[in-house]
Amino acid sequence: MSKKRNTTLKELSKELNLSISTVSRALNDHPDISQDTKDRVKKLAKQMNYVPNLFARGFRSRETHILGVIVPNISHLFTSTILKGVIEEAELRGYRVIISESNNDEIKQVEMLNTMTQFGVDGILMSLARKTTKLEEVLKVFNRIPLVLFDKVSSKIPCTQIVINEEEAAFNAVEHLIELGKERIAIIKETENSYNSEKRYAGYLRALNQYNIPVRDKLILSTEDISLANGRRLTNILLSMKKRPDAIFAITDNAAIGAIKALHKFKVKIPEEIAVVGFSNSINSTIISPSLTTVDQPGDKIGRTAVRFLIEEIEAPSNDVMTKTVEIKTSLIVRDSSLRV
Amino acid sequence: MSKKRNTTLKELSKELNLSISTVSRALNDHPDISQDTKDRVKKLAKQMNYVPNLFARGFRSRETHILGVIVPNISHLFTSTILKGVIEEAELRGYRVIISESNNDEIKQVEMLNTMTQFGVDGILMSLARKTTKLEEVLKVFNRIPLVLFDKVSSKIPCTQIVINEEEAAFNAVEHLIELGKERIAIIKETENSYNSEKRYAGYLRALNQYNIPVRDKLILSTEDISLANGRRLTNILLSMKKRPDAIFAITDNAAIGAIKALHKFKVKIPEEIAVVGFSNSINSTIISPSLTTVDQPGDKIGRTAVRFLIEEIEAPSNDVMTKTVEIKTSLIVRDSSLRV
DNA sequence: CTGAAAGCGCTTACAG
DNA sequence: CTGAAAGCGCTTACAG
Repeated sequence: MSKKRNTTLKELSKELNLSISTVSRALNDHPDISQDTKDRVKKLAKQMNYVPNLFARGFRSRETHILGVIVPNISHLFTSTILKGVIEEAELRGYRVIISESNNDEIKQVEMLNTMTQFGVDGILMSLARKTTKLEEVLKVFNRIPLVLFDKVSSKIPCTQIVINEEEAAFNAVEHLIELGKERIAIIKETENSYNSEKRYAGYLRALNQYNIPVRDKLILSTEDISLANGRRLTNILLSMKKRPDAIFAITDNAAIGAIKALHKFKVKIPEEIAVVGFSNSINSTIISPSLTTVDQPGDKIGRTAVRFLIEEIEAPSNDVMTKTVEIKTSLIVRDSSLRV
Repeated sequence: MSKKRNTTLKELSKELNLSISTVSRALNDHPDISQDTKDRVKKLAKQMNYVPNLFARGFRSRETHILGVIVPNISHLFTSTILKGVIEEAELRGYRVIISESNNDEIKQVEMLNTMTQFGVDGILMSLARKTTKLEEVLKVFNRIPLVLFDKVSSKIPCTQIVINEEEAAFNAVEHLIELGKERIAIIKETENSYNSEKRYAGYLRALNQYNIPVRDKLILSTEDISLANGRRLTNILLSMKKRPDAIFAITDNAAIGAIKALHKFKVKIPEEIAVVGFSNSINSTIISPSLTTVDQPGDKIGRTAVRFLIEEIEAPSNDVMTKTVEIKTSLIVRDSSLRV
């Protein structure tokens, strides 16, 4: 058995003794065409299993109706949840999605940007690779084609950016700990000042200040790679202090879970002695015991919003660049790791 | 600022006073073209930021170098790990990937298959939606374009299928429990006889038979939706029996974690009183306490293998259909939930 | 070594 | 109501 070639307009037209133009118009319900012709054409099209070659159509109109998406790592739950939203919203609006990973490698990221433009995508959705420093290349692409950043963004690129209310979310999380009566609140954040880490740290500081709680340098810990292992390691450091913290705010769930594991090991009571709050509402946060208080980030909504703005820009009659920054609201989910006791 | 149109061969040729053909050949390092011309052309191309329109190229050669991927749900870790492998392997071989979700909806799945073919993808990679019954539509697509199934497959479609060694993996898991001295081994499986559930159940039965352990119907529990909640629910049933099981083999990690939660609740000692084994090696399996013994499925490898076979089929000179079934080896990861005590 | 021309499958302004 | 023709950007067999 060999693969059949797709039926073309030409074949239909030959069969029907009509011109290609007429067949095309009939299929597209052009008002000029008689109902009778339309019926005949459509019937044969169905019979011959005709499917339009969207490629040819798109090629002609210089629109591919494909969106390019570049993310650091597709297999993070938060990322794949965003992608789910992206795919669904895009399909709803008649677009398809090409997905690619940068693996947090800046070189790869630029490569991907370039192949995507070459490919003729109508626009690009991107979450920046960690430590993206050379923005010229990104800007160059941005000059040719609509671009929307989400999650990992940079204020240095004058395009629409979709983020969560990082600062406020962190503020709320820390405020929650304060209301619990905690005052020696440690934070585990990133060394590298990523957009996200910076904002969350700012929220932490604002909460302490607002409640007149002194900021203690010793309780501010940073790590290159904000992982479970590092959360555990840094928590061990916190536990070795003469005066231990009474709460830990980790800027990711993974680090928070590492913290809980370390606390378990040293039989520290959670939340009585030390409360823990994470960030992401990953599945793990409900599996770990005690269950983890965390910030829920609506990935689906982020994805949908990003698509909406990108398509708006693509389809805008003017090619003016819009540079909105859209903040998606998050919510604090209180669980056992910070329950009032 | 408005978006610039991409530079075309025509523009380059005008600028250089050469024909479009010569410019095209120079850029593609055709041996007929003089080095001098090549240099001039390439220099200007770089200068004018020329990027070939892959769309036009692909359109002409009837190859898009795009692979379509359809999965039930992108945000399952196992799925996104497979996708990671798919994307990486595809890019390595000069292909791009369009991803789409069926949401386990058969109608949606057919829709996706059709738009993908319309789109002119060179081949399709698919993991079937649950309860896919009407295969005619899938077969129809399969007649036009190479198709490779992975993970959720069906022997009723005569195409290459990439699976894990489901039966053997389950056998090994149950054998491991038997070697621990367990003999009342319960299984939590799916009601719906999916390919995966069926094979794992077969492995369970084979292990019991091989070790002369009676198969007790009461210990064989099924559920429509093999979730954490249902794992918990079914475990409660097991615990209410006069003679409790001494081990539980759940065919997914989620169900196994549900089981552990239920056992915790009733203060059953794991693994002394009841050991638990899951399937998937999800992140959760290391977060839960006790950590879960489970089967590691190399998603990355499944993805890469699927791409390899699909591209092989696409690029094969003959259009013969190949119908290999490829089994990827898994490994049992023993953790605390079934440790010898 | 270089160019003119055809063609991939479609849409659409222009004619009739 | 229908058709002939141009064109989207590229590659390549054919000519010179």
